[in-house]
Amino acid sequence: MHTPASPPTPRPRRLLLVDCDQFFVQCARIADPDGAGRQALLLVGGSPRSRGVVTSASYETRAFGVRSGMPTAAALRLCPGAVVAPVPRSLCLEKSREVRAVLRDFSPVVEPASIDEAYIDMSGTEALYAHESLAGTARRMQADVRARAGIAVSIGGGTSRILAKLAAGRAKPAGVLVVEPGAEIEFMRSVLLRDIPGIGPVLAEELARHELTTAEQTLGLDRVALEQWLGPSRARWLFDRVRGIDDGHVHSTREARSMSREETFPVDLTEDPDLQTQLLALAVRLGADLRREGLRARTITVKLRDSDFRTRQASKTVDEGVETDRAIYEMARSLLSRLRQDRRTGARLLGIGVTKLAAPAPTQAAMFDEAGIESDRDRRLARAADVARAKFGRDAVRPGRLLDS
DNA sequence: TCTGGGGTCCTAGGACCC
DNA sequence: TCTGGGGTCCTAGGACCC
Repeated sequence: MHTPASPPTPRPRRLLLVDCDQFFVQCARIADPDGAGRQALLLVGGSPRSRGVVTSASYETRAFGVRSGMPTAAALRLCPGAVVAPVPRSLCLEKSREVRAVLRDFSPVVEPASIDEAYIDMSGTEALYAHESLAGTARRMQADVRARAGIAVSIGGGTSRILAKLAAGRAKPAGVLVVEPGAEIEFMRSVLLRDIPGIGPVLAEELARHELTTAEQTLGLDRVALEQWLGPSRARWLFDRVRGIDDGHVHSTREARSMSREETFPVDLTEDPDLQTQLLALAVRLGADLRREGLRARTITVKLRDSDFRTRQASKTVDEGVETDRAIYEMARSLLSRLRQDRRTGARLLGIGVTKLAAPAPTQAAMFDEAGIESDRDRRLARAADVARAKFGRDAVRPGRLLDS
């Protein structure tokens, strides 16, 4: 113990990103084997009538230039033979859970990044897998997911999240690609800036104005030049990313920061009473989901998208979190009327969101009963209604009376 | 072409407090 | 009378991701 403490030599992390191939397309085919299951040219998402967009396009339709996020009407123009299937929501959630369950059998550190992808930290599992290569483990994982969940996935691996992510993209479809420790820079030389997570159309355009479109070009620049163009914080960020470096942490427990429900109307709404009716329906959905998670929210946000696609929002924070449809609706209604007073045009979308979420402290229940926006009695009524709906169906308890209050 | 729904994170100004 | 600096919170907007 007389030797000076040497800094711990960090072993390179071993991270995987498991990404389901054309996830919603796979789910739609499982949900309807005789219909969507037989269609090669398949689009999953909203219909053109409801101003829908493509949530996921089968590989066969992508050859026509179809991409997810594209208006369904536009996709059908590119690929007139395609069939449109709805998103089978509950099956997608079920499949997502099944995939994750398989992954947790390989490592306890699994972080869902979205419904169809998850990061897995395999650091420290070398001995457990008898020094099998990371790519070898990934291939067994892929086969297990296919066998147990019936879902085809691609898997990328590397010493950081960004490398795992980029490698997974390159492994598609149904492949495995691991960037070995030491090979990071070589791999990044082949990456377009546009493809780096966190670089979207706006930043890509700004970088292109400085003649930067590839990671390789960016690798040749020192920090100072980058800082002059981007400012210190974005420069440091990009300097690391083009080298395949990020903080590399995989968090298996992350709490939700926000929850929202929104709806785009088939036809723009212009009348305030119609908007209030829609607002109430959204408050009821959001309230039920909030209570199911055992959460209360301190901030309510109303989002309005006008006919010209301009999006506006208004929010309000209160001291005590709320959870009832009634409190959410009443706060939302006053926010909506503010937005409507500012600008009164047709509305194509209305939404309610909540943030500053927390589980209620068990002791402070009745303290603010009289003063608060939501009483204990309100909460008991809301929960009783939840129970009735669970037992007798969605329409067992109608929210109509809230409108008269 | 005519633009969904669910999220995360960041920035910037102003209020307010010390 | 004129003038501080720092910290935290709220609000609005926007970029980005799947």
